[in-house]
Amino acid sequence: MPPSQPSPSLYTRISNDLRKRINAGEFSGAPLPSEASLAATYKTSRITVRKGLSELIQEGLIYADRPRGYFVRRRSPMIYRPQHGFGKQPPSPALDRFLAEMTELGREASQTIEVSVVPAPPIVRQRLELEEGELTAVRRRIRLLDGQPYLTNDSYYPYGLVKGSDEIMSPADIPRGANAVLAELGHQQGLTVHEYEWRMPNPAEKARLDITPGTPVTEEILTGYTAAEVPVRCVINCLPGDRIKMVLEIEHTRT
Amino acid sequence: MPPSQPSPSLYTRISNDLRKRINAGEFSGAPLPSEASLAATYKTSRITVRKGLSELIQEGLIYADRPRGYFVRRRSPMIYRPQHGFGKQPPSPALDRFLAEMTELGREASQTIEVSVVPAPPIVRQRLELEEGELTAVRRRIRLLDGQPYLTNDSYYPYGLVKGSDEIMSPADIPRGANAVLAELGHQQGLTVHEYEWRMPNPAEKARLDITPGTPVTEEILTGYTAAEVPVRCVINCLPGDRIKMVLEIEHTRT
DNA sequence: GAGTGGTCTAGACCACGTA
DNA sequence: ACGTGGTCTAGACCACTCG
Repeated sequence: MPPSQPSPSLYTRISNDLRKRINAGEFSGAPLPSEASLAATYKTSRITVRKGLSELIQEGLIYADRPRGYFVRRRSPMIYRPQHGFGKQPPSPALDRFLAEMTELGREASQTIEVSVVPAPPIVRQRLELEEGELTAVRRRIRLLDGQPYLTNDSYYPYGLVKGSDEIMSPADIPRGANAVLAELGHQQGLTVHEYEWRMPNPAEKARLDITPGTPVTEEILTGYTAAEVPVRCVINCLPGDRIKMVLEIEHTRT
Repeated sequence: MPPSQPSPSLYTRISNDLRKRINAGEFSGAPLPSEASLAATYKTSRITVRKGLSELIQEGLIYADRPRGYFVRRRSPMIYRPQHGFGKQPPSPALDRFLAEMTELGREASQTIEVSVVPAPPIVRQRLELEEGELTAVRRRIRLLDGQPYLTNDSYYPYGLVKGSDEIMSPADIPRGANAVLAELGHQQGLTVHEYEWRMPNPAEKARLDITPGTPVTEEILTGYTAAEVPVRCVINCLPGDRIKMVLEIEHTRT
C-alpha cells in the first residue's frame, strides 16, 4: 500500500480513468470520447486532455485515427520460432518453411530482398571476428504479411566465404535456405548464439517497419558457428512488439 | 528515397536536430540546452520545444532530471541467460548461480521474496493445465542490484505438488534452486517452453520495477514439463529493456 | 533567489475524411 | 460543411535543487 499519492495530476486521472474503462472492454470497435467532450467532462483544456491521451498512446493502448477519433489497439501477433520457422499456433514439434506456413494460414506472404557487399559494420565485424574494412555480403530482407511489414532480416556473411555462390549473392529467395548453401560450401553450422535487446525503435526502424507510437522492437542478433567454432553468419533481425511473439523450446540443463 | 516530406513540423525538426547531436556524442555528462534556450534558438514557444524533447524521451534517448535539466541516457545492461544464470560477460559455457555471479562483479545483489497460495491466474492456469479455481503456490521475487530492481520473477507451482515442501513454501532463497526441490519431489523437468512478448509496461509494472519513460519490457513466460509432458512450473518474468540483455545458445536443428 | 522542468489555461489555424 | 485530431502561441503558477 503506497502512502497516499501526492495528488496525481489531472491528466494522470484522465488517463487512469480511461485505462480502466478500456481494460473493462468499454470501447471495443467504437472510438473513445473526443478530445472536446473529454475536456468538457473534466472541465479542463484540450491540451490537458491530449496529455492524458498521449500517455495511453505511449503505453501502446490506443491510437489516433484522424479524423475519426481515438481507438483501442488490438493485436494478433504471429508466432516467431527462431529455432524453427514461423507459425500462428502454440509450440509444436513442426519445423516448416516460412512461405509454406504463411500461405497455409490464408494470409499473403511476400518479401523484398536486396543483396550488397559492404564493409562489415562494427556490430557484425565483432561477431564475425573480421578486421576493420573486411567485406561482407549482406542479404537485407523485409518480410510482409498482407502487405504489412512484420520483420526485417539482415544476414551478413564473410564475403570470402560466399562470393562464389550464385544463390547467396542473388536477390531472390533461397528455397532450401541459406544455411544449406553454406553447409554445401563447407561451412555447416553447429551452435548459434542468440542475443536480444528490446528498446524503442529509432526513426529508420520506425520508417522501415511502419511502426506505430507506443510499440517497442526487439533486436535479435544471431551468430552461427561451425563445429570448429568459426563464425560464418551474423543475422540482425528487428521485430516489432505488436506483430510478433517469440517461442522457444529448451532442454533443461541445470538441475 | 521518399518523395520529399510534407514539411516536417517544427518540433520534429527540433527533435531531429537534437538526436543528431546526441548521436554525435555532444552531451555526454552535460545537460542538453534548457527548454527556454531552445525556445529562443528556434524562435518558438516552450510547449513546442517540450513536444520535441518528449519525442526523445519516448525513444528512450534522454530523461529529465529536474531541476538540473535534460540528460542523455546511458545504459549498461546485464546479461540474462535463461538457460543458465546471470552474468556480465558475453556468452560462455559457464553456468553459475545468481548471487555468486553478481557479487563476483562487485555489485551488491539482493532480492525480496513473497510466497502465497492463490487460484491460478488465467495465463498460468492455461499453461499448467489446471481447472478454474485450482490453487497454485506463487513465489514472487524482485531482484535488485545495488538497490535497483532489474527483474521481477513470479514462479507458480500447482499447489498439490508442492504443499509438502517447506523449501518452496517459505519466503527464503533456495540455494540449490527450486527445480532441484521439484526433482526431489518426483517432478524432474525435461523440456521448458519459453514465450516472449515485448511491450510498454503497465502502471503496475512501472511502479514495481521503477521504470523510466521510453523503456519497454519483455514478458517472459517459462513452462516446465516433466518427461511425461506434465507441466509442473510456470514462471512469469518481467525484464526492463534498459537493464537487461538476453543471450541464448542453441544447437542448429534445421539444415 | 535564480533557474530548472511540470502542469495548466484559453485561445488559434490547419489538414483531413465523412456525410 | 462539419467534426476530428495535429500544431502552435503567449502567457501563468508551482516544486524542486543548487549556490
